[in-house]
Amino acid sequence: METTVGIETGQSRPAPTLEMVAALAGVSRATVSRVVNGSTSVAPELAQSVEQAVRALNYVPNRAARTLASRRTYTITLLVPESTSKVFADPFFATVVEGVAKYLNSTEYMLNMVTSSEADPGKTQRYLMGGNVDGVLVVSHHSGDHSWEHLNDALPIVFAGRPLLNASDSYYVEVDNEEGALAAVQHLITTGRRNIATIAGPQDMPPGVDRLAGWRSGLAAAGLDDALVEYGDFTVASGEAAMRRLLARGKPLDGLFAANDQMAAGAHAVIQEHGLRIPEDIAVVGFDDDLFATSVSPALTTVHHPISDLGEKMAHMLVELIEGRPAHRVCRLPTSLVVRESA
Amino acid sequence: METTVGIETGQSRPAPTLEMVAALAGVSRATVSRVVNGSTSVAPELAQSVEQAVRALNYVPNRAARTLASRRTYTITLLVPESTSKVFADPFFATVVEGVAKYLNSTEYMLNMVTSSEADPGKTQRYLMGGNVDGVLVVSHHSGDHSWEHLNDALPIVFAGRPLLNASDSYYVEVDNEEGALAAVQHLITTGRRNIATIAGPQDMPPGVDRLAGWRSGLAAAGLDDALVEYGDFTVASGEAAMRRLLARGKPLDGLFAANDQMAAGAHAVIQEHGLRIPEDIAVVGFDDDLFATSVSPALTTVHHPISDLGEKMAHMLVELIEGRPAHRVCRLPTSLVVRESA
DNA sequence: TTGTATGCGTTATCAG
DNA sequence: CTGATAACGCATACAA
Repeated sequence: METTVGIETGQSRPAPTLEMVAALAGVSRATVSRVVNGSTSVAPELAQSVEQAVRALNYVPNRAARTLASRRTYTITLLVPESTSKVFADPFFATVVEGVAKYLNSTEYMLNMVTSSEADPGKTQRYLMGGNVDGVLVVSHHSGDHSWEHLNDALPIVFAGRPLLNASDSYYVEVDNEEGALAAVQHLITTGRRNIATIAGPQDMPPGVDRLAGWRSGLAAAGLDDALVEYGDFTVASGEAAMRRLLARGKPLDGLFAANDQMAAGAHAVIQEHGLRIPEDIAVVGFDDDLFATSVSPALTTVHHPISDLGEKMAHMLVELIEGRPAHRVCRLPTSLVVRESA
Repeated sequence: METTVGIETGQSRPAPTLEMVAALAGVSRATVSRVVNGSTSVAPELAQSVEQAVRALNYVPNRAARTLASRRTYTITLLVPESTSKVFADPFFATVVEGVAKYLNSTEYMLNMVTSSEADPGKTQRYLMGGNVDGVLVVSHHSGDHSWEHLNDALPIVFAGRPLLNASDSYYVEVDNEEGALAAVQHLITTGRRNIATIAGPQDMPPGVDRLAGWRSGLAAAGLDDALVEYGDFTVASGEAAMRRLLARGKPLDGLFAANDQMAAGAHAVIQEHGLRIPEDIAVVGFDDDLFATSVSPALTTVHHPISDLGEKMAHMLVELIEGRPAHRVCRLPTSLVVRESA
């Protein structure tokens, strides 16, 4: 764009076509197509002149034509359950999108989001099955949405987190919840805690059960008791309630692992409200490393959940699938413990 | 989708085409195309049978083919200056996107975002000029990005907020900053304030100058003095600094209008730090009604900035432009005063 | 390795 | 008002 475009016609000239490039380079359209698509079987000299012509004309392939001819759309859709407004309000979604976009930027694929709760329920169905998309990313964590179910084998799908149904034959990427929880417990043990409780998540959600399992295995490895379990639903309020129940048991308690930061925040408040100090009296470790971790005082020691990486990995897997390359069915992302003041 | 898809071939059958619908309905492809696109000139009976066939086959037009034939992409892009990650972190962008998506859901258009700061600078250029898009929405508020400049008249463009350059021949939608500021000042006056200061925004940004103008006109209408002006750059820190300068003048001051909530929050802190009460000693009104408005105590009385509406309106205008319908060059959205505790 | 010819699913032009 | 038919820009068997 080193030349000014001026005011000329007011109508820009039509975009250069493959044919124009072919003419300029003195080859056939097929050859241009080959070099543009990186086919190896083309003479270096011809390739050169084609590339020159491409630059000279500032040629860029017409997406629609390419799609129509190749039956590939080069677009993948991110299927989310909530309404568009809620998606952007939810930092988890936003961060997943960020990761997806980051990876896709290095490819030819475009991303488009469709929220399945939109007006016409069948519309999403038809759109996805209508050959408008090469693959789909599903981020329907905790939601009754199953618009992807009928996709069956029509399209490659990658899930964010282990899906509740058909986990055994689905492609998905998840954080290593169990390992993360284990690390949290080990930290607690290492720092001298012996009576370690947990506020677990819902047991009908993979993260809920896996994090509880991690807590259990950590305790078992150290020969400690695993009786101090209360359940919450990942909300602050449920964390408060669970903490009250834990305290009400009247058993010794000097360490707490909450299955997510929101519940940890709730527990935080209750602990302090009871005149107990954190971490002196009760050390607490959360999970996720989200906004709640740093908004409480003392700041939460917690297990970092690499959400952006998760998005990146999902996109990567999906593209591999689309392009017919083999891909591992499940990708488990490592976590890391972030030590702050609470433990 | 009332029938189970089963395990059959593993490969779903090809999407139904216009031709198949035509065959089933016993008409020509052209006719099908007409009813699908809502052309009036088609016999009601034929239209009916076509519609039946469409439903029966669950037909959905192939986007690529339609685009190729009609030279229209049904895609609009949202051009943002920041990196993808920052976009999602910024509530303003997120909310604009929400509004845009909301409107677009009622149309056939798809939205795709391109962040101009991506890798190849010319890539965005080529993409936009390459006939891949019907129009663009620019949300480059306060940023040195001008990747849209070379778009010239190639594509319809709608800006978020009055653009600094070429404001006289650009299409844009903005909130009525002056009116909002005026309402803020009037509220202050109505509640008995007489010595009303302002912390204005940067004077090289439209919202900065318009909000200052609104404050001035409110004061003028009431015959009050407009000498108490200090400037900030819309950050909390600048609000604090400006408030200190205001207080240091030693003049009577019982009311403050800050050009945005962040600066108001900064002023808040300084006022209280000086042992002054809000609103008893100094009543303060902000602008934007964002997170900062409710995160300070006492909560901020402020001018609501309808960001989602702004996104909606932008999308609406752009679609009108694309479809060749006349559109007003500028759309000014009304604001509303949200009265909380600070004034 | 290169070119030729055909088809992708729609829209649009033009007769009828 | 309706139906042939020619683009639309590219990929890809197939032939050379």
